[in-house]
Amino acid sequence: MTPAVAGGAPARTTPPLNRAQVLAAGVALADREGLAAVSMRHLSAELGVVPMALYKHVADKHDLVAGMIDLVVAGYAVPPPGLEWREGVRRHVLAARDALLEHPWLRPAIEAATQRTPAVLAHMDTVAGAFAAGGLSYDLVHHGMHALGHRIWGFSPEAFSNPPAPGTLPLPAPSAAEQHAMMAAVAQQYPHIAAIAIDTATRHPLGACDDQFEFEFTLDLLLEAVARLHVTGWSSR
Amino acid sequence: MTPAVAGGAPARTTPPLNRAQVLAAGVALADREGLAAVSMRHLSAELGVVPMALYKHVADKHDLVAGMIDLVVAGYAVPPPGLEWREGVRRHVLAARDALLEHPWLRPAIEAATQRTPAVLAHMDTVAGAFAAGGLSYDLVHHGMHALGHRIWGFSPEAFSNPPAPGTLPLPAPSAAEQHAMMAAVAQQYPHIAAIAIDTATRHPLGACDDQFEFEFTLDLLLEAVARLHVTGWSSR
DNA sequence: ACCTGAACACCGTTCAAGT
DNA sequence: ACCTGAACACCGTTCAAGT
Repeated sequence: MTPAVAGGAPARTTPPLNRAQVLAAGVALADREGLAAVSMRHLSAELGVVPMALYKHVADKHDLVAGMIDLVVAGYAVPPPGLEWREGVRRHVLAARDALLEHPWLRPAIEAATQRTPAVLAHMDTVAGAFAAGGLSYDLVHHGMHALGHRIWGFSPEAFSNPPAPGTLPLPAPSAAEQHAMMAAVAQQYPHIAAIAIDTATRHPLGACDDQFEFEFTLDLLLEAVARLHVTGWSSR
Repeated sequence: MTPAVAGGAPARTTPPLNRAQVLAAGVALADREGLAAVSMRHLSAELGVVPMALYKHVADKHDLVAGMIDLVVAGYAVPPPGLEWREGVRRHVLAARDALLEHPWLRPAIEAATQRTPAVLAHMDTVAGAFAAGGLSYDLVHHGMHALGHRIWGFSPEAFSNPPAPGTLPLPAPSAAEQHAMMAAVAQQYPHIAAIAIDTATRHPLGACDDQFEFEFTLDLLLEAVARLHVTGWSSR
């Protein structure tokens, strides 16, 4: 076995790793052998390096998977601007679906993740913007996103209220000043998410997003739509 | 530390374990500490037994989790008979949701499982029956179930076509005789699933359930329903 | 700055043995 | 029939050390 560099570099035979390489290798490995095969040890072997070397580029296993998710989600295809709102939303959702079909591990990975990553939030904001482009109220945008639900992945409405798994320590509540700074930063980066949050807070001053309401809203929307097809004698093909 | 039995049973201090006890302990442990805490070693310690003892009652880890899923799904509340079909479906879905809220590990467990278990199939059949009670065509029942999608858990339409994870060996295709026997057994136990399968096979002789069609069917159903709310000036609260 | 080696506390599962 | 003990091939992550 000769080192990868042919010329004769003296001490360091291979260039040092970086985060992007580690994440890309993780994505490639997951594509090839599934998410379960992405262990620190297996991935490091793939990169010709000892397991602990990865910890220079990745905080821990969760950070590795979060980075892999973001790498893919940031690459979602973006439809051309100026589409009618329904077509715009449609294209965004189908673009996300394309990525999910290409990377079957992505959906379980996003579902298992406890924190939403920046690219995931950005996609959420983009889809909310596509709704808002049609002049829908942010109230309806909010519920519309909940209705699409897991169809938009990366973005999933559960981002708003994800019950922590048992055995997880609750994060310390941010102070008022921290909350203010956070809101300002979110409003800057994710204007549509901020608009929904403000609209929701105005409507329901107690703050909480009522999951039960969202669930029944979508359920009834779907049942009514199916019933409508039933009475019109709809048939596939 | 004295044995649990007080009276003075001579050799065997505790009654032998059985499958139901193991599964119930697994459910209790998952409820208390999350699915990740349910390891063969941890669960066996909980039962005061060596890890290998569990393998007398459970084939392996997958069988343990499948048994835990079935235990909960078989306990879904059943709405009273004779309801209008939409209300019937609604109650079944909300009963499943109640169980999911009570056992937060259930959804990830069902999602991660590769095989549908008997109780999950039975629930599916029950919901299909609730649709069919309204006189809907099995074509529409099929698409309606796909539209409800993950809202009915245990039951999820992906049961029809679950892409195997990479690295999983494909099961050998059943012979024609085996297929015939399987269909007969299914038709016996799950009449509504069988009716949908027959209807689908009649419509699409090539057999496959077109996931892309299902996805877009639901997507468009939802977008149209939201658009309808938009034009009527719908507002929450 | 980046990588290594040995170690720790975990996994699921096998096999042969005990009672 | 049911449970045990030792072993194997894995995990993620720590710490102190190398270059």
